[in-house]
Amino acid sequence: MLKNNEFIDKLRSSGLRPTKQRLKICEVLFNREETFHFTINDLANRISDQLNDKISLATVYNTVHAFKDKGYLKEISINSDKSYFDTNVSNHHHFYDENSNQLIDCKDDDLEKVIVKNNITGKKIKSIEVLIKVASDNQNQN
Amino acid sequence: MLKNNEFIDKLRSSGLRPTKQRLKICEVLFNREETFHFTINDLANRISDQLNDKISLATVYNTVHAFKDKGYLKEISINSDKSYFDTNVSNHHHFYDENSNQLIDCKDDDLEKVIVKNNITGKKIKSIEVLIKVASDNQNQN
DNA sequence: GTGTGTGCAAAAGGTTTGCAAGAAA
DNA sequence: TTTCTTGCAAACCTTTTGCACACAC
Repeated sequence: MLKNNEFIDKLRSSGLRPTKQRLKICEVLFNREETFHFTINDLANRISDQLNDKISLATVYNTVHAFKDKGYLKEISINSDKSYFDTNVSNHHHFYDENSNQLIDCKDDDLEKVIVKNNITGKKIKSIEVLIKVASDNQNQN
Repeated sequence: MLKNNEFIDKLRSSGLRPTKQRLKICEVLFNREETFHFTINDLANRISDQLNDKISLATVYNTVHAFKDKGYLKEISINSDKSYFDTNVSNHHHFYDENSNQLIDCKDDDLEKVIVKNNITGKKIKSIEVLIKVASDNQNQN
């Protein structure tokens, strides 16, 4: 559990002013044990629910993008409906439960290391993302 | 190169009426040697450019989704900006060139088979999608 | 003729932007 | 006081929807 001061330092050291709104968002995002997967909307709702306070959607967008740019959040592509973000910025992959629309982090030993044998000439690999879509046994394939 | 009659049969056999619009879209999508990756917008533009004819956006959306449901197209998640579709419906993965925003099919031997060692209990794996993001050597990491 | 498909425009979502007012440095 | 940040509303873009007209069967 990080304290307010640590967030302030973290923000300052990345050149972001520690405003009331950013600290609230830090609290919701980073004051937790496990990885948190969320959409901007989830986050905005959580803020108004949990903290009885509202932060303008635009500010939430700004902040989430700022945090992503600084490497505190990772964006995950699942479908084009909306953007998902992940507080776990380490290199890892995901399960996506199509029934509950939930994202679940793969643990290291859930997946054998992905090996690219031939890359595109003249290009460098920036990231490798694996998404394993799962659904209940009794669902029909889509 | 498929002929119009083949498209008509294909459509009919999937319960889709072979309308003028759907045949045009078939022509643009399936009358080619290599895989075609596109967004709905790309497709609509191509139709109005190449065929000097316009098909309502709503119809393009309807048709692409119908084709996807019938298994003639595959949808690919890259980012949440827009939906990408792929005329290659076989099981395969992708490179995504961040400089040119281009999708490139992985060939079978580009990537070692992805092996899931532990799946979520009670769930069945529906698909495994790998996206390898690449960029020019001299780009800064993002 | 009946049922589908098309086209248009309007609406709906998520996201971005412009700008004036407010807070941090 | 200067610069960055916020909040609101409007704008934007992709996608969906409603409905009258047209086409396939």
